[in-house]
Amino acid sequence: MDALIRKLEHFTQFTDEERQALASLSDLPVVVGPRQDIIREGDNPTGVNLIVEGYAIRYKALPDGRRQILGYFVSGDICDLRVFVLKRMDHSIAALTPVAVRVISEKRILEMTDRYPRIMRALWWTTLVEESISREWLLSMGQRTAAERIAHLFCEIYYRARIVDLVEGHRVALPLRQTDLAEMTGLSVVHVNRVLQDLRKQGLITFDGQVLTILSPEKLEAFALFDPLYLHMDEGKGTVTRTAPVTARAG
Amino acid sequence: MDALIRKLEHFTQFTDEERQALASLSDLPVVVGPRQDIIREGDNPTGVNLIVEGYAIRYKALPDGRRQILGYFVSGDICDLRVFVLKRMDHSIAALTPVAVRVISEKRILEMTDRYPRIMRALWWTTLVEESISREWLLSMGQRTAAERIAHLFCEIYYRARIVDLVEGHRVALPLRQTDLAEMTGLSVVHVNRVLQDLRKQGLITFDGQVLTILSPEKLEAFALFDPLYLHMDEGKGTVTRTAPVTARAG
DNA sequence: GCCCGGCTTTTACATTTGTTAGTCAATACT
DNA sequence: AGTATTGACTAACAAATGTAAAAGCCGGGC
Repeated sequence: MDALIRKLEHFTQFTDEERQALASLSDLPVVVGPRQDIIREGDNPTGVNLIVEGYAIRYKALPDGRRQILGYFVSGDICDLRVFVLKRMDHSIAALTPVAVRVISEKRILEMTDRYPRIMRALWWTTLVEESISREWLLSMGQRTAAERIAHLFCEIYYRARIVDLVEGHRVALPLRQTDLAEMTGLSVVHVNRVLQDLRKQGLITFDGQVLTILSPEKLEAFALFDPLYLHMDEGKGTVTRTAPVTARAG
Repeated sequence: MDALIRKLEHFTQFTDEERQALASLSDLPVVVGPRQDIIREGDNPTGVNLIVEGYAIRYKALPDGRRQILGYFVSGDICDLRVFVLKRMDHSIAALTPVAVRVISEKRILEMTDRYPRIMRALWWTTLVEESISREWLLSMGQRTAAERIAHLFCEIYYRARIVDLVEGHRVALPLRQTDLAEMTGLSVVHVNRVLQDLRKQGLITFDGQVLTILSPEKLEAFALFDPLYLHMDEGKGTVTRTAPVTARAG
């Protein structure tokens, strides 16, 4: 719960009562094994899932098996607030690493948001940020080269993990395989491997399948054309700061 | 206004009063010249834009000029309901063709949605559909080949235009240049040109920069691996039907 | 300590897609 | 009519990325 509150407080300031209300949502977390579906396309889930620990993903597949990861969740992220309006899921959600989730019923959410409009606004904010992220991914897929794309993803992970205190020094726990990165970026595993070696050779990162180390945030961000604006982190109060200034390259 | 109501009624059934309320939103439409920005990244717009006529786009650019179109709007689409929560636009909106828009103030929207919860729900639905579309685009960019991607886009245009009665026979007015298609699909113009020729040669479509003709919806959809589920059109009442059955290809 | 299986890495090669630059037809401008 | 402009199309070539298959690595069970 902590992570959720910490995240929301990047957007707004809660009263103790509100914080209490959020904290009281805690049901027992359920543990989901790695690579297991949490919600599947076509389902009609009755509640939302709050990620307490681990990495979960949103993905979509083509009938012939090609699969694309559309986004990921870290602790403090809520999976599907939208469920209340649309009937059928048009995509799936799965655990990437072992994941602990809390299921929160629709009723519970509605009660809380009715009572605390500020919480409703904050939750709404998180879904809008998520949309913004998915727009940035679209930009990445369409315009960034493979290397820029992966570098950009790493920058994003770094920032998002920082919000919920998952970064130590410049290191983030990131227990992913290269095929996962491939599915996130729309590349082949082989090419992901090439790019990773390249990024390592350039002294930008270190990644061993467990821990991602950003050797030079400034350089990595410049390389990836990364601008954290799309994460909308400084909208409520200005906490997280930019690692390096953006230098526009051309008109 | 007609188009908006027609679209929303794919999701819900309105009372006359509600229809009235929606219709009464009509301010004078403003005409925006082709390729002109309507809202620019960084702006903080005070209202939402309802597209009355023409095609508008949502786009995002990299500092070095590379540009990606993230989605498009046809008549009846509302641009930015989300504006009420996020402060700064993280992307821009522009007219692609000449466009007629109605600006609706935040106040007006709030009054209406307060009074008519069903309208609020319906508007919410449209933004969720938009999100769903952008997820499908992500899938396209990551997994579909250039030809599938363009074919899929054409299918989507065909369906979305049908909802608001913009299709005659199998023909849709689509006054786009090949560079526009390139920016929508993340391809170079040259390659778009190659792919178009290929699709024509296969007898799937006809496109002359003004009118898109789908020669065989079934074949085109099969080729594009198109499944209209993501458009969530049949959720309220089952009006729009599938052109052809989906045949899964593999496990 | 050894074998197995899941990942990563490498290699060689195929394919797709991008680049640059030029032609052509239609249209708009003067 | 003559000229500029714009967008479609071609061509030749370059670069990015994918494919298939094999080799190496490493930790876990036995």
